[in-house]
Amino acid sequence: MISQTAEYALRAIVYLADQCDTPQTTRQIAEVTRVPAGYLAKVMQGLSRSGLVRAQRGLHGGFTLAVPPKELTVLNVVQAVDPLRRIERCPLGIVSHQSLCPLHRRLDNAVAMMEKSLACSTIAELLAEPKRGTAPKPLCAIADGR
Amino acid sequence: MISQTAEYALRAIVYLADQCDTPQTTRQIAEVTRVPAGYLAKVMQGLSRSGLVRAQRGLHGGFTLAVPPKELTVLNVVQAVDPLRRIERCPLGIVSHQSLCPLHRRLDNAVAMMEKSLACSTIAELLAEPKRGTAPKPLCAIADGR
DNA sequence: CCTATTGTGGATGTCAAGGTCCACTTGTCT
DNA sequence: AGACAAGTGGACCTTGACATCCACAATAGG
Repeated sequence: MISQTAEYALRAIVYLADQCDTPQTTRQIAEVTRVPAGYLAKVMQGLSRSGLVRAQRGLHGGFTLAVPPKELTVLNVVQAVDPLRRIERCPLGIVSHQSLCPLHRRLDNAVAMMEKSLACSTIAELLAEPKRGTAPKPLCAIADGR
Repeated sequence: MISQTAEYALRAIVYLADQCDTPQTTRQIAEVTRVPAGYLAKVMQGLSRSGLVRAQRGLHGGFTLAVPPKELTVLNVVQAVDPLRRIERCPLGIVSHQSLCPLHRRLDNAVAMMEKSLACSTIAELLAEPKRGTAPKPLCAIADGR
C-alpha cells in the first residue's frame, strides 16, 4: 500500500527527530532502523533533495532534520520520496478533464482519504505518544535498546 | 496506489454489471474497457476463482457476473485480485504482536480509511449515478459509443 | 597538505508485476 | 463425429522498484 522506500524514509525521519540536531551518519541510521545501508543512502538523498533533511559531508557529518517535527507530517515524508498520485483524469482519457467518471471519482476519493489520514499526524506526535507498557517508541526495535 | 490489475478488474466488473446476464467474451470486454486482451484473460481467471464472476466455455460462452451488483462493493473487487494488506505487526517484528507502534498504527489506520472508502460504494451505485452532461457512464470510454 | 570520514552519483544486479503467446481443454452447433 | 468458439494454464519477455557496489567530491582534523 505504502512503498518500502516510504517506510524506510519514515523510520529514518522518526529517528532523526528523536536525535535532535546531532548529525547521524547513514550507517548509524541504517543500524537502528534496520534498513539496508546502501539503499538508505539513496533514500536519504531523496529526503535531502526535498529539503526535509540537511546533509553534512566530511568527518562528524551526517544528516539532521531540516524541518521542526511539529510541522512535519507523515504525509510530507511519504510525498517526498514516493508521492501517492491522485487520479487526475480517467485512465481512458477520453472524457472531459474536469470531472471524473463515477468509478474513478470514488477511487480518487479513496486516495484522498488516505492522504487526509496521513496528513493529520505529525512526527512530533509520534514521539510524544503516551508510553504505557508496550511499544514505547515509534521505531519498535529502537525501543528495546540496540 | 491501487494496482493496474485492480483497475482492470474494476473496469471489467462494471462492464459485466452493465450487460446483465448475457455472457461477454474476453475479447469483447477487452475492447470496450481498453485492457490488453491477453492480460485481461489472466485477470478474469482471478475474478473467476474468487467467485465474483462465472466463466462459461465453448461457443456463446464468456463471463457473467456471479454476484448481484447491489451486493458487490468496489472493495470486494480490489480484494479479489490484489488484496490491500493491513499492517498486522511492526515490520521490525520485535515488539508485541497485539499492538502496533505509534507510526505503524497510523499507517495501518490510513489503509483502514482507504478500505472503508472503497467498501461504501457498490457497483450498482456506480451505474445508477445521475447522468447530467458529462461522464455519463463509469467506464468513461464506453460513454461515447464504441 | 595529507588523511580519514562522510555524502553523492553512476553502473549494475535481482525480483515481482505487468504483459504476450501458444498449446490444450471444454463446450456448442450442424 | 467434426469444426469452430470460447476459457485455462504454462512458458516467456519487459519494466520498474528495491538493493548493492564502487569511484568521486567535500569536509574536518592534524
